[in-house]
Amino acid sequence: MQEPGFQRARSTEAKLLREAAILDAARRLGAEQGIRQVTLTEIAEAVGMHKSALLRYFETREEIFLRLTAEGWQEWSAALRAELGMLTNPTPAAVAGVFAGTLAARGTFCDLLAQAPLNLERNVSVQAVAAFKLVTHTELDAIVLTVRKLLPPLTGRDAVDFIAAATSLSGAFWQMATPGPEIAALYRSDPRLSHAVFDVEARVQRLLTAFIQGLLAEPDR
Amino acid sequence: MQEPGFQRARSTEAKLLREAAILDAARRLGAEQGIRQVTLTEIAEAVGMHKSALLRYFETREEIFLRLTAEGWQEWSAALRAELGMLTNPTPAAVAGVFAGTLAARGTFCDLLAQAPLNLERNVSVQAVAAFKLVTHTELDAIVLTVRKLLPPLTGRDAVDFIAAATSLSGAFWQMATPGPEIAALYRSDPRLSHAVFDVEARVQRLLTAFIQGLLAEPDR
DNA sequence: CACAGTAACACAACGCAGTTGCATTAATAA
DNA sequence: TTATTAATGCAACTGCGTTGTGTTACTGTG
Repeated sequence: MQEPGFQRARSTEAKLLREAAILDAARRLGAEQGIRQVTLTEIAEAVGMHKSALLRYFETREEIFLRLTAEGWQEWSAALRAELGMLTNPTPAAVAGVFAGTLAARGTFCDLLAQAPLNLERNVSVQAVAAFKLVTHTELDAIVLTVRKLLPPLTGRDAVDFIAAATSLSGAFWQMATPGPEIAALYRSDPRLSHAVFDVEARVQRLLTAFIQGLLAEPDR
Repeated sequence: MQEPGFQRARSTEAKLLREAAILDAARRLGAEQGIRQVTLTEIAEAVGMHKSALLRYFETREEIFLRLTAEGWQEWSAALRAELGMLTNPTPAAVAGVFAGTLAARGTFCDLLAQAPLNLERNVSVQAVAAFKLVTHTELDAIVLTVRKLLPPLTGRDAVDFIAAATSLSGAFWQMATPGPEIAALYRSDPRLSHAVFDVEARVQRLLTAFIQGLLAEPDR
């Protein structure tokens, strides 16, 4: 079952590399078929080792996805803040557009976002969840800072709520807008279900724009 | 394994009653431990029959949850429209409050909402999904009508987006705000994670209020 | 009041997940 | 070359959803 060129990971660096390879394989498979459909056996096959060996790198299957989500937050946060920094005219619509655009471009991350609280944080040690939460809260704080610099009237609470809305809506809408082939055919066949297919990015941007404008127009400000 | 007073369901009405009993048991168990944790064996035990017998009433485990979600939409829609109808002064904040309040009072429905697109619509026949979609879209249309009567400036698209935001955010936030006991203890122990616990209803209401106000303030109106 | 037919049900087995204990064996260092 | 050790493979276990296949409770006919 092992490839000819396969080598055991003995040094610390080699183990980190193998860990990364496992995460990469899981991410790739998740992008193809949806995260929840990915099984340990598939990941093992892709990496070229037995599934039981994966559990020497991750305490459980869910921890793999949790780690993937944490990496997703870091990667998205960096790209988001970079794009926000390049805005010459940070209108509410522009800021909302960057959020919607960067999230829509990261389907697997949206998939993970939608699954994280209920599915991935179970069957994992408290330490693993703590490490995960720390990563996400660190990135959250960094994003809050960037947003408040662009739109100074917003409070910290405003920004936190805005980011929570962006991630939650993108996750939920991505789920709705990405049906399997059979369900997609159903949508196409029944005109009453026509508005079940929609452009996630445009819709999230519209919602978030309205949300920022509503916050800015609040009476207690 | 069968209770002494157990009777077989022969007539159509008796079968409908049994079906309802299965759904009730699933809903009750789901409220206790979260929907995804409920197993066929547990439901069977609660109803007093073998798990294989359940699959004569529902084609698969997921269909049970899908039916539960459809019932949830109907029940919530009715209660929501009733409460909206009693509003004497339908301000954005008041309308948003009714949405947030009625959803927050229905934890299991929020749970189901968060799971529906990705988890429950798989492993189910296309017919079952079609029936489900038809129910939800019917209720959606009814709610759109009610909302537009209260806030006439809103377009149909506005109302659809608003309802989608309300259900998505309630589902996602409910997930975040309802951790298991161990994770809850983690939140309490680490001050950096303090804002992981929050009041779903208040936060959703605030978001939705801002969203309506933003829509009403849109320039193209 | 039997009694035969029907179908609602239980039982057991199957397949396939994730997980775990133990045997192998590849890499290292003496 | 060889002893050590730990990364990996193997096979068994558990528990899920699911599926045939009997069994038995009902029903309505003689």
